[in-house]
Formats: sequence, C-alpha cells, structure tokens
Amino acid sequence: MASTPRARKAPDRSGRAVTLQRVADHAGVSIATASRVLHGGGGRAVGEELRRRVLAAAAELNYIPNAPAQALARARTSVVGLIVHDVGDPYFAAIATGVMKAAREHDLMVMLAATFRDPQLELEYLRRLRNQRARAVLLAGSGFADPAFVGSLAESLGRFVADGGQVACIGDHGVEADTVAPDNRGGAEAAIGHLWELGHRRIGVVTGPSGLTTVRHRLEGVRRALERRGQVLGADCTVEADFTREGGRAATLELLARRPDLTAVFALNDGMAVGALTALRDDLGRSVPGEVSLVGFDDLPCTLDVRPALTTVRLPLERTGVRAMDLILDERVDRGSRRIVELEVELVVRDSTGPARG
Amino acid sequence: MASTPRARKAPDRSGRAVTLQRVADHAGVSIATASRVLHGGGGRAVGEELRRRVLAAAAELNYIPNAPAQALARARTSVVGLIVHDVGDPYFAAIATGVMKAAREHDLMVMLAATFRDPQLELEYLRRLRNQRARAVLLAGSGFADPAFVGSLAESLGRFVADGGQVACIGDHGVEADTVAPDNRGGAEAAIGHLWELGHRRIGVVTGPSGLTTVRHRLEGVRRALERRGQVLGADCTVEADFTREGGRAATLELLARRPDLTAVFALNDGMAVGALTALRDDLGRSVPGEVSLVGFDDLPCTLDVRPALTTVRLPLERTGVRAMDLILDERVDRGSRRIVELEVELVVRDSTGPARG
DNA sequence: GGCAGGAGGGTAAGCGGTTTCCCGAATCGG
DNA sequence: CCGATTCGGGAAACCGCTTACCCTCCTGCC
Repeated sequence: MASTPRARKAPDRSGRAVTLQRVADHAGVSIATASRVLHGGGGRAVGEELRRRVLAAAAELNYIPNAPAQALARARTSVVGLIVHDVGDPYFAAIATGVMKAAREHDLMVMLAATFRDPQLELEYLRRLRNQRARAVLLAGSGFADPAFVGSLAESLGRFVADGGQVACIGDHGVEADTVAPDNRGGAEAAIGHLWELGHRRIGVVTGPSGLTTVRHRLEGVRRALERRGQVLGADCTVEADFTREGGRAATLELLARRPDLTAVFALNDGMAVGALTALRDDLGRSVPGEVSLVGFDDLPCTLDVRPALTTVRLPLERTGVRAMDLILDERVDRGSRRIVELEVELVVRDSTGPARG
Repeated sequence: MASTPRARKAPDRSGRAVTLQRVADHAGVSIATASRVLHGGGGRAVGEELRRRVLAAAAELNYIPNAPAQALARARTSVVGLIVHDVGDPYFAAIATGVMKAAREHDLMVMLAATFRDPQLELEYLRRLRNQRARAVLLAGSGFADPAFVGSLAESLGRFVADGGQVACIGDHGVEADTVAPDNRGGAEAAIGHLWELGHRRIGVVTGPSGLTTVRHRLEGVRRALERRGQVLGADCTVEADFTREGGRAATLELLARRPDLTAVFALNDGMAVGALTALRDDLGRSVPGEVSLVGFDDLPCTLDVRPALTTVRLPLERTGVRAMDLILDERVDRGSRRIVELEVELVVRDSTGPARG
C-alpha cells in the first residue's frame, strides 16, 4: 500500500474526478454559485464576474456534470425508454429513427429495450426503466391481445405513472394510455377497395399472428371493406403466418393450394408480402400482377427493391415515432383524458397490382 | 422505539415513493441491513430471519431501487452507450440487435445514440454518455478518416476512459481502442477473386464516400486483388457515390457511360448494389448476370428480395455487436494492450454473378 | 438618515443508496 | 475458563448536485 488517505473529512479531491465542488474551489466561489451558473438553478442570477470565473474554471477542468447525481437531486432524469420488439425489423427501426430525431431535438437520451416478442421481457424492461427513473416510456409495436398479459402490462404502466413517468403507446396495446396509432383498419379497407376496383372478387389474405392487435385491426378493415361490398371473407381465404418473409411464403403456398382461383392476395405486412411474391412467382409460376395481384402493408423500403415493386399501404413510421415523443413532451394540461393521435395511412399503388384477369 | 431519533423535516414518507428507508422501517431493520439483503452489498451475510422480513417488506411495498442513487453511491452504472450513424439503416439495425441481445444477457441497459452521420453529434453524444456515467460505449459504424475529427474523437474517448469508462469500436475509427472489425479488405479481395474466376477482366467499382474508413479498406482490398493479378484499378473504373440505393444507381449509370465495356460491377455495399441493379436492368436494359455481373457487400436482408438475388460478401453483423459487448465485459487483464477482434467475412454466391460473356 | 426591499452569495439539508466502522454476542482455541 | 475471533447488525459518512433559507450589501424612497 503506497498511500491510504484516511482523511474522512477531507477526501483527496486533487486527483479525483472533476466535481462541481472542484470547479467551485477553482473559481473561488461556493458550490451553490457554481451550480447556479452551470445549470441555471432556481432562476437566480449570478454576478457577471463570478459567472465568468465559474465558466472558466469549468472549461479549464473540463467539468462535466454527473447525471445520476442530478437525477437524484432533481428527482427527474432526461432519459426516455423505447420498447420495441426487435430493432432489426425495419418497421421498428424506422420508428426508432423518428424517436431518435425527436430525442435529439429535445436533448433527451433514449434507452432502448428490445423484447424479441417476449411479453415477460416487456414487463421486465418496464421495471428496469422504472428503476432507471426514466422520464417516460414509449411502447412501440403491436400489443399482445392476451387479456392476462394486458392486465400485467396495465399494472406495470400504472406503477410507472405513479412514479411520475409518462407513457405513450405506438399502436394499440389495449391499455389506457396516450396513443399514436396508424389507421390500420382504414389502410386495409383502402387496399381491398383498390383491388375491388381492379375487378378482383376472389381475394386471399395472408394474416399475421392473431394475437397481435395490429393484425386484428387490419383484418377487421378487410372484413369491413368486403362486407360493405356484399362479400364475406371466407375462412378458406385467409391463412395465418408468422410476420416474416418465410411465413408469408408458406402461407401463400397454402392459400393458393386451397383456392387456386384467387386473383389477388393481400398480405398484412410487407415482409410477408415479399414472401408471397416469391411464392407466387418462383414457386407457383404465377405472374404478378398478370395472373395474381399482390398488396402489402407498411411500405418498408424493400417494397421498392422487389420486382414488381409492391403496391402497399404506407405508414408514416418515422413520423409515428416523432409524434409519440410529442405526446410525451406535451405536459398534458387535462390529465386524465386519454389522448389518441390517429395517423393517416396512404395507399401507394405500384406495380404489383393490376386488373383481374378474365 | 418505533419512532425516529430526530424527526428533522420529517418528509412525509407515508405517501411518497417507496425507498429503501421505507422498506427497512417496514421490516423493522436498519437501512444498512435492507441494502445488504436487497443488493447483496459488500459480501456480508444477513441472518435468515431478517433477510426474510426484508424480502417480504420489499415485495409488499413493491420496492424498486433508484438506479441514479445507486449509480451515485457506487460510482458505476449498468448502462452502455451505443453510437451508430442511423438505426434505420439495416446495417446498424443488425448490429444493434446483436448488442441488445448481449445486453439482455448481462443485465445491461443500452442508451442509443444516432448521429445521422454528423461528426459533431458523435462528439456531443460521447459527452452526454460520459455525463450519464455510462459504463462503456460502443462506437459503431464506419469512422471518418478526417484527421482533425479523429483527433477530437480520440480526445473525447480519452476523457471517457479517464472517467473509468470502457470503449469498444466496431470497425476502424482510427483510434487506439479495443476494436472488433470485419475483414473488409479480405471480403473485397474475395469478391474480386470470384469475378476474376468467372472470367471478368473489366470490373467497375461503385465506391462509397471516400471519407469513410470502411470504404477505404474495401477499396484497398479491390486494388490488392487486382494487382495480384497484374491489373491496376483504372481511375475511370470507379465512381464515388453516396452509400445509398440512389447513390448506387446514379454512380452505376455514370460508370457504364464512361466504360460501356464493363462486364462486372462491384458495389461496396448492398444498398448501392441494389441501386446498381436497378440502373443496369431498368435504366440500361442490361441483363444481370447475363451481360453484367454484380456483387454487393454486407449481405443485408434485401439481397434476397431482389431478382436476381445478389451475390455479396456476408458480414456477421449481429455477431459483431455481440463481440463488441464481449470486449466491454471482459475486464481486460492486460490493460494497455489494445485488443482487436477480426471478424471473418464470407462470399455468398447467389444469382447476380455469372461467367463473363464472350 | 433610516429602513424596506431586492440582489447576490454562502450554508447546509436533503435526494436514495452503499459501505466503512464500531459494537455486542456467540464461537473457538488453548 | 478466558481472551481472541467471527458474525450479524446498526450508525453514519459519504456520492455529487440542487435548492431552501439565511445573511450581507446596496439601492431607492420618505
């Protein structure tokens, strides 16, 4: 042991980290003054001379505040949590991009949590975000329709809010919280409407996991559009699949095996639509849109890369992220009333849809 | 003796947040004991009875520790920062996915920072991460080759390390830090080798921004591979482009305008390769790989969606993220020596390359 | 000239935990 | 049996920063 400074009352500040105390000492002012200068505390003015000295000292020592300490003293952080299923998924990546941009705009840091579609993990992350005293949490991605889960989720969110946190959902999570949600029903209706106008009457639907609210809403839109036109969605016209390319491919094969007479396929997201395209074109040898028309949902970048370019429903994903941040930042005046921002979607007609043959 | 020794201001603990103090009171033990039970402090044992009581109290009150307070007391957090250019870019999204998985494995929270390719912002985020007392920072994405910037970056990282933080780079940032880097040179060599074997002798290269180290290394690989075969990369055979689909498209058009005789194009990343494909096939009407072969780099998911599926160099992106985390978690024994993990890349031959015609 | 009032500066009490000491009791070797 | 440890628990000193409160001065106004 070289040196063991046991001086309890006077910790050896010389070699240690640069703290506000050191800055104050260096500038020859009290720590209170230093704090006021550097972090504009409590609306109190500081004389020009001292202010300059403090600033100089801080710069010279390269002072940087200790965020955890500030968080503790102020009982508030500048961290928001973003919970997604999977950052690798372009859908969430796009939302995250929006969130990041908004966060930068407002000097917030974003803590990312990826659940990989594990509901338990979602709860766990919520706990950890509460633990971090995150100022807010953004719950992104489709919720799970399981009532038991929604119950625990509501409880967790409740605790979070009780601790003073804000919550905003992206998409329907079955929870009473401020929400920004794309118009999934409307989008699906538009897609079906488009196909209908092209003369399609035998339309198959490749759906996603029925447990996801997003899937339910889109399917609801399909049903509504069809019923409005005097048709019901036949059970043999829908196949459930994983929300992935491979899922879409397999589901499409099954769909066409059951109903070879379909003239159009609507895949409830773009990933599956790309898979469907592969199935139709490569596996089944059906030309798109010549023999079968295809519509996707989300308007991910990949819709432009495939041939034919996919007709799809565009979701303003990046803006969704931004709007969710807005919800969190607006200190809501009328607490208690839940705010819901419905985002408009838009049908983007490209090359994968055409007139029904015959 | 249930009363507090000296009730100073006696903050109304009853209705307030659940603190360790409250748990201790509820369990009838000292706060020290409660801390030891709940956070296993300092390797000290606690009697079975008290332990049970504390645990019960914590559960009943739904106690959750205050991370900022712990961070302050322990002078260490469980937060790592991840700095990327753009989460929306599948390349970074994949890395982030790996990082998230590893983080979960080790109970770490990830603070995400997206610079949108603004060097200043990168520095700024480094500051904020230091400010947050992040335990480590992962610098992902290609570095900027600008010496002035590298200087500031090194300085910022130095401060971060001085504050006790760990640093790991993904890819070359021109900085003395632990690094995990894919073998960009080797990958490019493999790509060229593949084309060469197919008989291609007139190969064009669509490069990215020359300021990025990644681009430099890949280009270096190209040169090396060519020179080894007695050829030099002609100035008219390379065009610089934005690292995007549109950039690739425009660059390819220019490339083919200058050298219509090219039989193969190597795009230094997949995004540009997809653009190149569009340019070749749609704009120029050249069949791929019939007339022109095309190779990309990175092996993003979109390479599978396009037709023909892209031959490309596969980077283990997700694993890259995981390995970077590993670097950070291994408390390096021999400090001072820089660790470099070279990740192997692999040429994936698909349908966009074929024998040179004639 | 006297005094109320405001400005500017410092002191110190927390914020919620961790951890070092200090202490009494139980355990143990001789 | 007795002193030396060990064990388990509590008191209290911080961690770095914010902020309520107190205290001087300096003005402005009768």
